[in-house]
Amino acid sequence: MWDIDPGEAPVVGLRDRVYLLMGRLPSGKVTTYGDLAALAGYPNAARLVGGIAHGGPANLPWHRLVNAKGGLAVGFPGGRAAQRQLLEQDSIFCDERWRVVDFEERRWRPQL
DNA sequence: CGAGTGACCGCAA
DNA sequence: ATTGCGGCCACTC
Repeated sequence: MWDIDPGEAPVVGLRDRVYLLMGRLPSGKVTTYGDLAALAGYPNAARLVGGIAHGGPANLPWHRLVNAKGGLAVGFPGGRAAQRQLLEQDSIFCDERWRVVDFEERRWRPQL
């Protein structure tokens, strides 16, 4: 399916890859902007993922995207509270500091 | 075609 | 531990 060869020049936009990755993100798991960017082949394009998410299709679980510290996105529409609510629907909870509980364990590891 | 912007990241005080 | 600043690639005006 998604033959992404690291080292090979990007054939499609980072955007398409992020969409594919998000589509394979299982419920109950979370991932970071940096990881998605790195998986797409751009370790420093974490910021792009944010912009892509903002204009991306709503059918994808963008609320499962968190920053590298495991915290909720500040610029999320409706604020972190809204994202927290959505995460709870996926059996994902966060503490008072807006950090995902057991973040490292819930972190989605795309290896396949 | 050039410049600005963005749901971030990592490092330096 | 927290705060501040530059940089990254893609998209829009």
